[in-house]
Amino acid sequence: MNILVCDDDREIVEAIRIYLENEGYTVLKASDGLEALQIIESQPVHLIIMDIMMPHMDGLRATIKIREEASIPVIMLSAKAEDTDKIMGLNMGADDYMTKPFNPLELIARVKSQLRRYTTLGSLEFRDSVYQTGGLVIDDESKQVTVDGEEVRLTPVQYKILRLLTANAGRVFSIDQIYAKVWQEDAYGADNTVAVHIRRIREKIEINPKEPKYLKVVWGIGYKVEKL
Amino acid sequence: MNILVCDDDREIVEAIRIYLENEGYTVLKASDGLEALQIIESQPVHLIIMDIMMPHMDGLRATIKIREEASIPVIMLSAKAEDTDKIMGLNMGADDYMTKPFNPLELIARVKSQLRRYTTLGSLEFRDSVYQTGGLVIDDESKQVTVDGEEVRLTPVQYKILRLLTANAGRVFSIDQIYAKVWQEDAYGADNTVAVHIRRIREKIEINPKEPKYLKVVWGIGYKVEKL
DNA sequence: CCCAAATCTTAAGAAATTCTTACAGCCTTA
DNA sequence: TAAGGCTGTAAGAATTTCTTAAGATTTGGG
Repeated sequence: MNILVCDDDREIVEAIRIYLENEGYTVLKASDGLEALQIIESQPVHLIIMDIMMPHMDGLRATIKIREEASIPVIMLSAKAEDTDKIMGLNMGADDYMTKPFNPLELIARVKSQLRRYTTLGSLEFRDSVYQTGGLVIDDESKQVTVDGEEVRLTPVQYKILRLLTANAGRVFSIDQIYAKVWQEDAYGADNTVAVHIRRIREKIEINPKEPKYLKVVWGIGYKVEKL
Repeated sequence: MNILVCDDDREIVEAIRIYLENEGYTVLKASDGLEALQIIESQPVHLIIMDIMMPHMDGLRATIKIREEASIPVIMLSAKAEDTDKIMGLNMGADDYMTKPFNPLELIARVKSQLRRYTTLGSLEFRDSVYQTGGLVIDDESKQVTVDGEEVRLTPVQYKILRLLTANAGRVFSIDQIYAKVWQEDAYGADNTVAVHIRRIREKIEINPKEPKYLKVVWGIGYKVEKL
């Protein structure tokens, strides 16, 4: 389990690191929100402990960004004890918060609580580097996709969509959700943009695109990759 | 959204009720753990706020019981502020805790935070989970319905109706209620739209639609899915 | 056993969603 | 600069689902 600790105060980061590593977690460090985002994109992170007040990009805004891209549980740290701060953090997507100074045992308890919840519910996160369902295999490190051992060349957008669906095989994603996850949550395109990409992916990975084996549509709801 | 507030102090329950109802939640009340369990078994509860110290069955033991039977988020209330208590509560399955006295705004924030975890994007009526009664299983994540292990393909409306009835198995819903919940409309004319959908669902999930095993009619009242 | 009210059944047209194809703009690469 | 591939958009086709209506059937009370 990788836990990202994000705080500009190195002493606090170090203290937290010791407690977490004592419990067997792997600790990654970041000193501001931008750095945190970079780390999240480059390696699997299962939980984030984040300070609200930081230079460059503050913790709240970083949390929002993180929420847009992956649902990783976030525990916020706050130097202030004011309720308004707490509530803001929770409403903006944090799962829990603590005020500094905090009790180390309490920190551990909260981390465990969040991780238990997270593993129970299943995640949108890309925890492994290889995803598989039936004969469909996606190696996220080499960005290689194979169907029944045969390599398939996908374009970047196609790859992102298929990875999202395969990494969460069995789960249905609405067109809106796919759009939000694959593109930046900016403006909306034409309603059938995603449909066209789905069609193109099917042409490449399905034997018969009209009777898809992997990439299925759930009428009125969205698309999913079958869990095989 | 139904929230169960469980505390032996009636004043506190009443105070919490006011705050929650202000936010549009429906509040159910219980004065001890046993009562809480009874309520959970008799009607849908989406979140529980529970005091640790109570007569008959204390909050911690009640939480454990609840966790064994259903995964409903639990926010614990504690009169003591000691860390040991907090940690015990979290480790025993509570999702969050607060110490009395608490700030009402903080309570609301925590309630929302917990509910967000469990709700799907579409409707706020349901947690993202699996509903089952007898051989009928509905996986809300993959939107997959199976009867005796065999997959059944339902249309969006059919799925919504069956999910409503199965998620609240044993409870009878009038045609008006079904219409209101599924279509989100108050008005309901003199047509038999719901009846037609019921018929279609029966054709798919029942061996003999004329003698339904799951989807039964309660004459003059409405429909229900049998609790098996 | 009959009647009134409620539910069931069937089918067909209407409506909604997804699929398919084609094309133009853009970026990358040679 | 030209070629080739990627992406987003549009429009119509194809498919699936929803609603409505009318008649048949079932239920419970008298």
